[in-house]
Amino acid sequence: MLQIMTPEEVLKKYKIRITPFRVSVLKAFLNADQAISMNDIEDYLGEHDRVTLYRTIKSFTEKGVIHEITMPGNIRKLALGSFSNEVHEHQDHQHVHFQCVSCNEVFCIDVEDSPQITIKGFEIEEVEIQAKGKCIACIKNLN
Amino acid sequence: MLQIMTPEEVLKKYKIRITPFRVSVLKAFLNADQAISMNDIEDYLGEHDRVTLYRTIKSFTEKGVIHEITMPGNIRKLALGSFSNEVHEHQDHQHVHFQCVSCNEVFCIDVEDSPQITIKGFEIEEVEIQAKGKCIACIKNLN
DNA sequence: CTGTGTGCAAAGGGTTTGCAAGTAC
DNA sequence: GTACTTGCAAACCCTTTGCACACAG
Repeated sequence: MLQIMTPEEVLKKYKIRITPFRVSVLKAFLNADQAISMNDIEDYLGEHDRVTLYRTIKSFTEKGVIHEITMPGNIRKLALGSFSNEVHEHQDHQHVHFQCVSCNEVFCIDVEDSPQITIKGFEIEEVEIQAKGKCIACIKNLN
Repeated sequence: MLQIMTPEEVLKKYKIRITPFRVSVLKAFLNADQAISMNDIEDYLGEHDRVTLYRTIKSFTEKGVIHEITMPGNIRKLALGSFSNEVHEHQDHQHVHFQCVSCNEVFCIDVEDSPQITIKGFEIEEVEIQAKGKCIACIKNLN
């Protein structure tokens, strides 16, 4: 749903001032169909001021435009959508971060009707699943 | 099982040379019953050389004495045990990293007989679960 | 004795802060 | 016009590298 919106519409939706810099950063996210890294954004932007980028990412994260993904191995990625909005109290949906071991891309996948996870003695409020394996594209290419 | 071993025994088990520095670092882990941060270790050590600590952590991680945990919000923790050894191919066990929203401690929990997770089109090889909620101690204290 | 570990100095890289000028609304 | 945003310089902090000395086995 976010994918078919323009950068300006997204910024308006989240009540963030529309500036050329923010539009460019948002385009980097809208152009990608998977999570992207800080480096990906910097490559996409070309010549730019890093400080402004850090502040932009911070405000996007705070406003819920994007969310941060940390995968094992200190891998930090960013993706459209607010993590906390997508995770529901009763775990009826689950937010999965899937990293392809072949192309290394990270995908955000919402899994419905997924099994509940319980741990004795602990009250679980939020669950995030990190999975590794092969993505659709790589499975096809390897065959 | 690691918890009742001495630092020296652990180092011997993993074929790592026993030095006073490594013994101290290992004590920091053996004293804690949850994952600890780099800062926790530094506080525990008192006056020390950071470079040596970084190298010690690196070698502990490579040898499987400890494993690294990255939680959302750029939180990096370390805990005893090798992650890859504990995750099994068929997801019969699952390694859960649980962060308490009250005390912020991170616990490593092995959940047995946990439900399998499947995603259409993706081949899942490894699963790690990050959960947030309240830990046993904090549930008791809040009542 | 030999290979490994340690500690110091210095470099490297990512991220944050302060501030003046520019811009959205 | 006002408050927010940007861009530059500089500071900060974590982490790595290089090297000489010390030490475990």
